[in-house]
Amino acid sequence: MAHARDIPATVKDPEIVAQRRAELIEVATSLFLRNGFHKTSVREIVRACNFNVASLYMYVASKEDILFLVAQQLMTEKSAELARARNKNMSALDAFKTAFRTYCELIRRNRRNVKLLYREMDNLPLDRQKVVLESETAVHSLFREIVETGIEKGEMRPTNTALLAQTAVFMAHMWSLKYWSLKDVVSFEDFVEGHLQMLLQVLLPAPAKNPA
Amino acid sequence: MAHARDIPATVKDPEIVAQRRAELIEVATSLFLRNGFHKTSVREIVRACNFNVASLYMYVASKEDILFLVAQQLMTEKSAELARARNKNMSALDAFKTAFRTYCELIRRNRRNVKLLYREMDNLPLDRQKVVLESETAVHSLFREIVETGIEKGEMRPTNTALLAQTAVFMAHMWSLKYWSLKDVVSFEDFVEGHLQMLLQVLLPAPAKNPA
Amino acid sequence: MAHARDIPATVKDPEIVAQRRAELIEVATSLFLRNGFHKTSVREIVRACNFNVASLYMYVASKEDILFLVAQQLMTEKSAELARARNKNMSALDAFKTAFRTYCELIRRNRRNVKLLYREMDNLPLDRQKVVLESETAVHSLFREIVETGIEKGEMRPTNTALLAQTAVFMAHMWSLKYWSLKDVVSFEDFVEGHLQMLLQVLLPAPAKNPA
Amino acid sequence: MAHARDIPATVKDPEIVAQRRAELIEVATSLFLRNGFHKTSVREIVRACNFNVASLYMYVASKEDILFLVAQQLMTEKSAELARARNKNMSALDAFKTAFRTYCELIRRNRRNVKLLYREMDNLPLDRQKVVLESETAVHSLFREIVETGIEKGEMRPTNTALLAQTAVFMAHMWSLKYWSLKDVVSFEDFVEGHLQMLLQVLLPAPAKNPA
DNA sequence: AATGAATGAGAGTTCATTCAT
DNA sequence: AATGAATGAACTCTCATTCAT
Repeated sequence: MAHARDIPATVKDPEIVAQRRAELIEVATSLFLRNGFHKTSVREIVRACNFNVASLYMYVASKEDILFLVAQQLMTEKSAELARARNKNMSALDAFKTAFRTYCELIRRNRRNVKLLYREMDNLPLDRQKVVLESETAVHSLFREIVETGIEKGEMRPTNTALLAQTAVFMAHMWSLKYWSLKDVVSFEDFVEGHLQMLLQVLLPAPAKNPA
Repeated sequence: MAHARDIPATVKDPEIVAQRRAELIEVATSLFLRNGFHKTSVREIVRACNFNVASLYMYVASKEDILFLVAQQLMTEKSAELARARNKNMSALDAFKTAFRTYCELIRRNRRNVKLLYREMDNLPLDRQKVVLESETAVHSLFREIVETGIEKGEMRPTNTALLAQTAVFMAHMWSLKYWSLKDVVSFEDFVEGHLQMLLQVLLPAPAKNPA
Repeated sequence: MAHARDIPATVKDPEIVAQRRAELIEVATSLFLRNGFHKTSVREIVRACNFNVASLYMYVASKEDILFLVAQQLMTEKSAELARARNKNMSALDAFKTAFRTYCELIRRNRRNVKLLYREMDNLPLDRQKVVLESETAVHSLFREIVETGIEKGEMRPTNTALLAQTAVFMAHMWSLKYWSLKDVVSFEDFVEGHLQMLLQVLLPAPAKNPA
Repeated sequence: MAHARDIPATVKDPEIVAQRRAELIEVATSLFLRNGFHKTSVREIVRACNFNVASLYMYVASKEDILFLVAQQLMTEKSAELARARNKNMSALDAFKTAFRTYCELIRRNRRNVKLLYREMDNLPLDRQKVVLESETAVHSLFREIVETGIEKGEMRPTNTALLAQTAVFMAHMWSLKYWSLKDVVSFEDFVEGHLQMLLQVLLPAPAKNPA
C-alpha cells in the first residue's frame, strides 16, 4: 500500500514534514468540502495555514498533491478504524453484521468526506487514483474474508464473494451519495438494517424447506 | 419538470437554437467526460464547434449553463427511454424485473455519462441541481409505482417502497461508479441478475413455510 | 456651422433618417446620462429603440456617431432657445441681464445634459469636438455682441469682451458642474443674481467719482 | 481625509508598495490623459511599467483603483501645495490675492490633470468620488477662512463666503476647462488679474462715495 | 429598408507556480 | 527552512461591427 511519504518533499526533517502536512490536510479538506477542488485556490489554502505559498511547495509539488494527501488521509483513516472493529472470535455471521454496521456508521460520520472522494478523485492521475482505491480494496477484502470464512465453515451459502463485498461497501456509500433523498424516506438505523437484511438473504443458507 | 428551454437565448429562431445547442451538448459532453468541467475551457468547447466564442454566448449565458444543458440532456434521455420500456400488461413482478433490467442496460450504455453527473453536478447552483434531480425522481417513481401496485395486488410483500425504489436505482448506478473493480469480478449479466435477486427477496412473499 | 446631416446615412429617404435619428438621440441621451458613454453598449441603445442593431448602422456609422448626434442636439437646442429670448429693443444692460438669467435658467433645466457634454465630449475626435463647440461659440457671440453694443453706446465700460462673454457662459455652467456643493450653500436665484452682480461690476461705468 | 493607503495591497513592504504605485500613477495618469480611462486597457498600463499584469493586481484590486490612486494623487498634491503657500502674516486682502494667484498658477501647471478629473471622476463609485472631493473642500475652506477673517476684521464686505470660495476655485478651473478658447483671447496673467478683480469687487468695501 | 445571426478582437482578472533572498 | 514578491498563461465573457438574406 502506498503512503503519503510517496510524495517527495524538499524538506528533510520528517517531523516537520508530517506536522506541516497534517495542518495542510486539515485545512484543505475543509476547503475542498466547502468549495470543491477547483474552486479552492492554493492561496486560499495557505491563507488558513501557518506557512506561506512558497513553503507549501516545499512539502508538496503541486496542487494536485494536496488532493492526493487529502484523499489518502480520508481513506486510510476510514479503513483503519474499520479494521480495528474486527473481532476474530465472532461467528462469520455476526462478524459480517458487525462489520457492515460499523462501516455504515463510519460512512454516516464521514458522509461529506465520502462524497468529496467520489467527486474529486478523477482530478488525480490514474496511477494515484489506483493508490487511493487500494484502501477501498482493503475494505473489500475485510468483508470478503469474513464471507469466505463463513462459506468454508458452512455458515453461509456460496456466492460471488468479491461481488458481495463490493456491493456491501457500495450500499453503505449510498447513505453519503444519496443522503438528501434518503433522509426523507428512512431513518439511518432502518436504512442499515434494511440493507443488511438484503445482504444476509444472499448469504444465509436457504431455510430448510419442508424438512418434514 | 424543467426543460433546456428554460435557459434564455439571444437567438430567436428556436430551430437554430435547438440545432446549435445539440452540437454544443455533444461536444461539451465528450470534453467534460474526458477532462472534467473545470479543466475544459469555453474556448476548447467552441474550437470543436462550428461557431465561435461570441456565438456560443448567444445560446447560453455562462459556462455553467452548458453543464446544465448537458446534465438535462443526459437525464431526460435516460428517463424517457426507461418510461418507454414500461408495459402495463405485465404482472407487477415481471414489470419490476423488466424495469430493473432495462434500467441497468441503460446505465451500462451510459456508463460514463452517469459518472459525469455524479462528479460534476455539484458545480451547478442548488436550484439547478434540484431541477436535474427531478428526472431521477421520475425514475424512482416508476419503480415505486410498480412495487406499490404489486403490494396492493398481494403479489409483493409490504415494504418501504420509497427506499426500495431508490435502492434499486442506486444499485444500477453501481455498474457506472464501480465499473473498474466490478468488471474483474462479475459479468454484466450476473451483476444485474444478482442484484435483481437481492431486491426480489425483499419483495417476494415469504415462501409458505411448512404448510403441512 | 455643421449639422447632423454631416453624418452619412445608408438610407436615402431623409424623413426616415430624421425620424430614426430622433428616436436614437432620445434613447441614447438618457442612457449616456445614466451610465456614461463607454458603459452604454450599442445593444443597450438598440434594445430601447424600435429597430435593431443592423438597422442602427444604416443611420450612423459608429457608436461615436451617436455621441456626436447627441452632443449636436443638446448644443443646438440650447443655443437656439437662448437666441429666441433675445430682444433687440432693450438697453444693452437689460439685454445682458436678460441673456444671463435666461442662459442660467437654461442650464438649470439642462443641468445633467451640460455635465454629460463636459464629461463625454473628449470621446469625439478633435474635428468633431470643434463642430460641437461652435454652438457654444454662438452663445459666446451673443453675449459679446450685447456687450460690444453697450460699450459703443457708452452704456458699458470697455473691457475684454471675448473674455467676459466666455466667463459669463462658464459661470452659468457652474450650476451644472458644481450642483452638489452649490445647492447646500446658495439658492439658484441668489446664485444667478450674485454672479450677475460680479459681471455687472466689470461692465458698469465706475460710479462718477466726486463729480465736482 | 482618506489616503491612497486605504487601497489594500497584497504586498506587505510599504516602501515597495509606494514605489510601485508611484510608477503606476505616473504611467496611468499620462495614459488616461491621452486616451481616457475606458480607452486605456490594463495591459497598456503595465506595458509601460516595470512589472506585469499579475503584479499590478498585487498593488491594486481593480482597474478602478488605479483611477482612484491617480485622482487622489492629483488632488492632494494640488491642495498641499496651495496650503504651503499660505502666509499668516498678510492682511486678509493680500492673503486672498496670493491664494487666488497661487491656485491659478497651480491649475495652469496642472491644466490637463484638472480636466482629467472633471472628465473621469464619474467612473468612480460615489463614496470614492466623495473622498476625492474632500481635497477640493479643503481648498474651498482655505479661501473661505481668509474671507471670513477679512470680514471679521472689517477689511472685507460681508458676503456668502461659501459661495464665494467655490466661485473663486471654479473660476481658476476655467483656465483648464476652457483653455483652447481662452488662450486666443487672453493671456494667463490677464485672465488671473481680471477674475481677481471681479472677486475683489465683491469683497472690497464700497468705495467711500462722494467723500466731499 | 430591414433584420437575425455571426464574429474577431480584446476586455479585466486570477491562477498555480517559482525566483531571489 | 522560510518567505515576500513576481510572473506567464489562461480564464470567462462582452464588445462594436458586419454579413447573408
